[in-house]
Amino acid sequence: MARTQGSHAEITGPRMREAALRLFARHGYAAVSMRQIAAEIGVQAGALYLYTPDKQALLFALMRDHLEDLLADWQPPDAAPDAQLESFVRHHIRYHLDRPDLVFIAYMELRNLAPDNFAVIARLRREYEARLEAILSRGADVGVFDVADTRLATMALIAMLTGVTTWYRAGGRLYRATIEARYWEMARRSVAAPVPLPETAPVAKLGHASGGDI
Amino acid sequence: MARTQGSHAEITGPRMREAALRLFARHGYAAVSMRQIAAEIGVQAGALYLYTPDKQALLFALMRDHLEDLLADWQPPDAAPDAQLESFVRHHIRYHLDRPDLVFIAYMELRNLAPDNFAVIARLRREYEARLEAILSRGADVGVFDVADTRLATMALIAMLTGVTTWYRAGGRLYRATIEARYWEMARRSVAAPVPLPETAPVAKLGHASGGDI
DNA sequence: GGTTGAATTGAACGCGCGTTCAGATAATCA
DNA sequence: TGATTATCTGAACGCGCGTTCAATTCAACC
Repeated sequence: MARTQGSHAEITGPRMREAALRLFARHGYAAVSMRQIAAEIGVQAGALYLYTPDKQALLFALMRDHLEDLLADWQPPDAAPDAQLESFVRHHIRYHLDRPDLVFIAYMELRNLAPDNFAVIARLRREYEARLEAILSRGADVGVFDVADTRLATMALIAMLTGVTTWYRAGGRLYRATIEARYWEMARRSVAAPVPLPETAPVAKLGHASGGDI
Repeated sequence: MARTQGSHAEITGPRMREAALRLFARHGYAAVSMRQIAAEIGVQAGALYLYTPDKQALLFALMRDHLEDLLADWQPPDAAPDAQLESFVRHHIRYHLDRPDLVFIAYMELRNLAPDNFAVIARLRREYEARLEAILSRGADVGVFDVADTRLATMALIAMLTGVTTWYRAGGRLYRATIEARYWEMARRSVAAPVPLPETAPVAKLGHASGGDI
């Protein structure tokens, strides 16, 4: 027997990616075989090669698409830095809670990328980080944020926010909206400039780090 | 040829663990073979089995020893909550910068642990988290911290602090002492209660979450 | 209803895996 | 010096890996 009834290319391709995503997230890229992915969708291993040139390309496509989606899904609103930061934080939490498997592999499987693929993914990640850093940098210039080092603060905030995926479970103790609010509160306070005393005008800060290599 | 000149058990055992640690951290547990570890220390694969019953036990021992060290290395000082938090944060950063590979595998390779081993490691991790949560909880009771949810704040802080290992490179732009200070500053502000106005006495807060499952 | 072509099977390729073990070697001790 | 023992080699075991490909099946179209 070969092609089974009702099979279609438009179905097998996406199903392969879904199965690969789930299995990679659960067991890790190196620990998952093409035969396992194939079995998950009721197909022989050879059939997968109609939809991906090889296993590495399958991983790369998942990560690249995820990061491109992430970048396409959010643009800084035309607003003050603190409003921009709130938008960034809330979007980050929401987006990550929606796609735990993608987020997971996107930073767990970096070391399993071939060098060329790694370069592409690393560039996309830096692009995302740069957006947050730009917000912090502008807020520091204006005086609403007080960050001694914008690059460090960027990395600290992203790590804090992304960490939500390590403990969140759907149907757990906290509502997603609550989680979002709590993280925003912590993020805000960690970089907010102390409120100026009523009679004192805010002072613009100068000379903070501008975000070179860390 | 068999046993080569000058070889000793007291040397091969530790060297095996060092090589395994380095290789696991770089390429991942599943992607590293016993033959690679053996080659790294100039020995045949079979010889490794004098020092570990199997590959899984090698990973488990690395993770367990790391976490037990981490727990043994720090006890909360007998001090006010904010001083305890500073001690925790500074120790965490210092400890993690000193052992990047151990830290890395200790939370990247969790899924490659056999169920029994995973249970042990998870318990040790929860023990560590509980120490930070206790500090936050006490600080909230006393009124020096303002955390809406201690468990969430615990996870957020640990994620933020541990993230330092993802970008820190020895000899980089920032001194370790500077990094430590910056992270402490952000951590402190993210949970600190707003300074009370001079004429107002601090109000003890009640009813915050006490740290059940999240 | 026959032809075409996309979709899939199933077997095969060479290879490296974790682990075992009999045998070889070198240090140690009597 | 000779016997003993800790240490290691080298070969082997069965197995599953990623990938290829001729053969086969089925849907679609003429």
